[in-house]
Amino acid sequence: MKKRDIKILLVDDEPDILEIVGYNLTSEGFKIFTAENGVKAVKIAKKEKPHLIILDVMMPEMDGIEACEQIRLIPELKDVIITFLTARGEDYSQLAGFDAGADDYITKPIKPKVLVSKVKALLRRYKEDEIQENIVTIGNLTIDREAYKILLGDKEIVLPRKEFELLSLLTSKPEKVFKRDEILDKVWGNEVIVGGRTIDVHIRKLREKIGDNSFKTVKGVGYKFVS
Amino acid sequence: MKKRDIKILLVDDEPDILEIVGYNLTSEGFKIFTAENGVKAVKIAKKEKPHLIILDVMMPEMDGIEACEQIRLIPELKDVIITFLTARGEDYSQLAGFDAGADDYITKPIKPKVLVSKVKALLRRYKEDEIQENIVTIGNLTIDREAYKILLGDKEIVLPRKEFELLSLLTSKPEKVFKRDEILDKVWGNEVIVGGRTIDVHIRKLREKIGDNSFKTVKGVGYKFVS
DNA sequence: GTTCTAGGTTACATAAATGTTATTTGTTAT
DNA sequence: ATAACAAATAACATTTATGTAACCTAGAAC
Repeated sequence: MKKRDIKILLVDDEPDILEIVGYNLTSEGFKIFTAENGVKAVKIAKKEKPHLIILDVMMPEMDGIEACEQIRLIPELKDVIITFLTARGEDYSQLAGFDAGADDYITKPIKPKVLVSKVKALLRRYKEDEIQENIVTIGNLTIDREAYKILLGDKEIVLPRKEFELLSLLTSKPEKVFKRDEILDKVWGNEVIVGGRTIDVHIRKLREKIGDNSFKTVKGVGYKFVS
Repeated sequence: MKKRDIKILLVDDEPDILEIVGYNLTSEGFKIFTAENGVKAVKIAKKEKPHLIILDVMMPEMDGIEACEQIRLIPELKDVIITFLTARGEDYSQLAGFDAGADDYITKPIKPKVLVSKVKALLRRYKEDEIQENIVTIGNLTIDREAYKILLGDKEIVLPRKEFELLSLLTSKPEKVFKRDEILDKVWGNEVIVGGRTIDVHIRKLREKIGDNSFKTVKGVGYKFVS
């Protein structure tokens, strides 16, 4: 999953916090939603189904703990990661929070860098829970996404990152034609604008290394991998 | 470890609880065993060696606390995670329970979502602990995590803490590429922000001491250990 | 056939990532 | 307080990946 597809719901009654945290996470490429209180948070969570919710404990209307409990009751959101924002030393809330189904805590005052790396760590854990096929074999080609290694027959091939990702994408669904747009989106990410010949050049390099006939051009559309 | 390989033993004298909790955990993909009393629980635990045991405190025949004590006496089960089911507010049992060797509590009435996420959290801890195989050997390299000692061939090498932890992480899954983020998170902890060259420098020192070709750089991704 | 278009190819410039060393700062034991 | 070691950083070197320009080719459309 691409970063920009990851939705984070940020809930705090202080606009300052929303802004600064929101800014930091947005510039990391995450999609951010905000709410000023628990009631709105539950509403937005239900609608947007975020992957991660950052909840301030102390809020008017409905506090973070109650919001957390309500969110956990929504079936589609039972797997969402919820982390609280809490003032350092509020021990009471930690206990109550874990009962309510929180996964982690972030203590105020917030240091943006710490926050960002914590968010990343939480999302990594989430990713690990997804069952991912880490090793794929097609014909005599084996792709080990975890070791970033390619085996062609019994020969190991080392590919630079973009080439690896491109190959990885194409082989994720052999025979499927990937449109140029789709390739750009998944390998480069939409925000990155690259020239019109970039994909071709990378395909070329893969053809050199893996074999010419594994990559078929579908003119006017895109490329596909065939075994 | 795959989810469906994780065994959970559920012990309660109320069939309703067994059913509802069992249903929720099964649909999460866990393998569930049930018992209606402490005696049977000990028997099944001995036989199946579950990873997690959820024990009702109040039961006929043998109560949860006694069952817990007995289970802790079985050598193969000394590391199993045990969590009690207890009515909210039964303070007495909490104390007695921790004495008996419980890891956590779940309070009745049970909210399925809370239970499931708590179970996941407990198993996550378990998973993390499981990585701690205390003595690992890869090729001619032996790592004793408990003694913080390394043997390269028959020569003992003493490594400073960070270097040791980094080596320890990389060797915990040879061939796997550890991303920089992941390394920072696991070796430094995500609260600590260190400069961009820190990892490299430590890798460098390891290369000096352990051997250059054991540590492979995967540009744009991270590092991996190969034997 | 000519033109047009999408894609192929190559060599090269540049940006990004990593490597390296010296130096500073922090920690611990004596 | 000092020595001895550990850890982090800064500054710079080196390596590699990546994107681009410029040109080429094949085939479709006219």
